[in-house]
Amino acid sequence: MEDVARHAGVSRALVSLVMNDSPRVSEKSRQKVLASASELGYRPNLWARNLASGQTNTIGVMLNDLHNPYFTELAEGVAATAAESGMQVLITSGWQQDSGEVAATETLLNLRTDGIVLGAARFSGEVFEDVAQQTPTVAVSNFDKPTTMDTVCNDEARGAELVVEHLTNLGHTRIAHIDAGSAPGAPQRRRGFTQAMTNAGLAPIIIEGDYREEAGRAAAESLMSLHESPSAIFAANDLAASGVLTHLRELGVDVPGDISVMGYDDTVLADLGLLALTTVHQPRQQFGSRATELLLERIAGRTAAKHELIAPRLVVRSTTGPVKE
Amino acid sequence: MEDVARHAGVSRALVSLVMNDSPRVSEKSRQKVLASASELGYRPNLWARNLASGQTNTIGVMLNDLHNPYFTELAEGVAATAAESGMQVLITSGWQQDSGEVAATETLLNLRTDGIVLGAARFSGEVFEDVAQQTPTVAVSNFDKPTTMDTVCNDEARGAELVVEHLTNLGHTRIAHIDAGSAPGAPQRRRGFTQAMTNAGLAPIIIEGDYREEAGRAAAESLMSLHESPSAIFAANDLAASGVLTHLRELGVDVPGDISVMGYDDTVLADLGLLALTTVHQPRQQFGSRATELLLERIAGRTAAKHELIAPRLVVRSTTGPVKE
DNA sequence: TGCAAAGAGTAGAGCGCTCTACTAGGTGAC
DNA sequence: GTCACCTAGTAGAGCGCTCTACTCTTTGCA
Repeated sequence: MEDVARHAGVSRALVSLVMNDSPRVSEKSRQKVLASASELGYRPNLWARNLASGQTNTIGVMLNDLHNPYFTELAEGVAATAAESGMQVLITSGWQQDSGEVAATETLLNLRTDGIVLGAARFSGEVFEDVAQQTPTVAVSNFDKPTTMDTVCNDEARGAELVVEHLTNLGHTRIAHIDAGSAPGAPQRRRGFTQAMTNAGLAPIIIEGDYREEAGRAAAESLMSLHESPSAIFAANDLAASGVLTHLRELGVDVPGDISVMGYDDTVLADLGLLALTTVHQPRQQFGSRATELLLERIAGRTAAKHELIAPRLVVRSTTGPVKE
Repeated sequence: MEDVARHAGVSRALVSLVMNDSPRVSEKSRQKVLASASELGYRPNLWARNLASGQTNTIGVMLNDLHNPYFTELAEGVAATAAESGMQVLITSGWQQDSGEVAATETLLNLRTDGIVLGAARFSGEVFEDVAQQTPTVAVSNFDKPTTMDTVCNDEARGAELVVEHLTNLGHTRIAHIDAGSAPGAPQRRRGFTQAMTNAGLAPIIIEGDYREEAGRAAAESLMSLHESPSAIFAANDLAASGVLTHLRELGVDVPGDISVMGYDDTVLADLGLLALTTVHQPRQQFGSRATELLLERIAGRTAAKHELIAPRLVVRSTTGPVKE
């Protein structure tokens, strides 16, 4: 910077002003400085700039798992909205481990980003409460306990309701749900399902499983060997639904002629020609952009916590149909 | 930091030493400082630390697209290897746009990370040469032109060779390849295929397409309406292969009884029960970890460029079989 | 013509840390 | 007892920038 100033024959302060697009510089000296800067290959050192200015213009995003499209689309939403406000986005990942999540969040904290969007798998511990104490924080996740940080999450109950509505409209009454235990989002999905079924005057059938394909396959196997097998299966997620479809296919059961199958999440799998899965779409990007909006409000000074539910949407493809007579 | 020093009754310098695990502090004062630090909720400011020390202990990773598992697994490999050397990883993404890639790289450069791993889609421009001039840089990508930065990339030619070997061993001679034009990796794949076919004394059949499912479907349609349709199809990637399978399924063609299908990449799709695609696995994590090793060497002072090819691996599932008599 | 206000630029302190050079107090060998 | 040497700790400059407060022109208007 010193060099640029000298080369352009101005003060360091003026270089700083130019670099920050201040309106207080004349066009002439702006050009002069810019010319010198590019000639010398100068680029402002962000560390120094942020240190001096006390703010970083950066939002940190901590994601549990980069493999999971849920998280990456979330990040995409954050990036899009952040860009509108001229903010940078820095991503760290916990690589699927709880300890990794904490370490990744720690890094963000040390970096003093203006705010943090938390895309964590679980929020069981109190770790993240601490984080929220130290910097503006928004979590995108399902919470069971109240928290002081802002939260954005999918309305799982509504999602399960959409499933039940769709299926009952097609005449189904014996509807089974493959449950993913205590995995993120699963308890809410199960509760929503049970509630919606009960409201419709139907008996919920629930079978244990998880979010993997193999679990879907196993669950389908148990379900089909039942005395009275269900006419529709609502899998824990798309991947589990894929397992269900695989098993039914092997059995020679026609989908959706004999039995209807629904997934959840609307991942890339669901849209595959061979699956063409009816599922529930989670507006993941919207989670990210809404979270960022909330974060920006926090950064601007809001202190009261906000909690928002985002409504999911039904996506009908080819695995659901009228109940077989 | 000031506060911690005062609270512990020592100098700021000592606090700094403690925070950096210097051996030059006595156990007693280490404890004292640590106690004060945690009592006051002190955490070192990374920006200041990096500014003062002139190094960041951080590797920047620029990824073209976070949705693509190729890139995220790459990042995972980087993170794992970086962690072994006690380095942090910061990720930025170009969100699938060329301009985004440049901006994201720019951010990393301004951040003065110790080195940069480039997971860019294309390296057509000279932009990245500039980057390599300014900081240690390793690119994970297929290059057509020589470059001064280190590179790690998949041995696409070998991959295509694996495909041809596998198929010819099964007796196939009429093998078609769906080509993805100038998309990343595609030209190398096509060349490798043509070469391997020629070496085997066979005539390569090539049909235009791209990396999307729809392209695979369309290509399969053309291929099947050919006077003499191929007995095996080598799709541009797994997604295109899925399109092929979908079309063949609709046609009632048996796979692999009537025709064999191969994908490329070994993404999560390939392992799905309904696809069970024979494909070529790219060791994406290994790309990342090898790239990081090269980067570490560069940071340590190596100046001569290294270019490495990583060998892919055949993964046989259920879409390939002996040629039909 | 005189004076306030606006415009363009500068000096220099300070952001929170690290790092070099230094000091003070032991320790041990001769 | 003296000197060299080690250990534990400190002072203070400096990293590359921003930002406040200030100066010096120029302009506008009564």
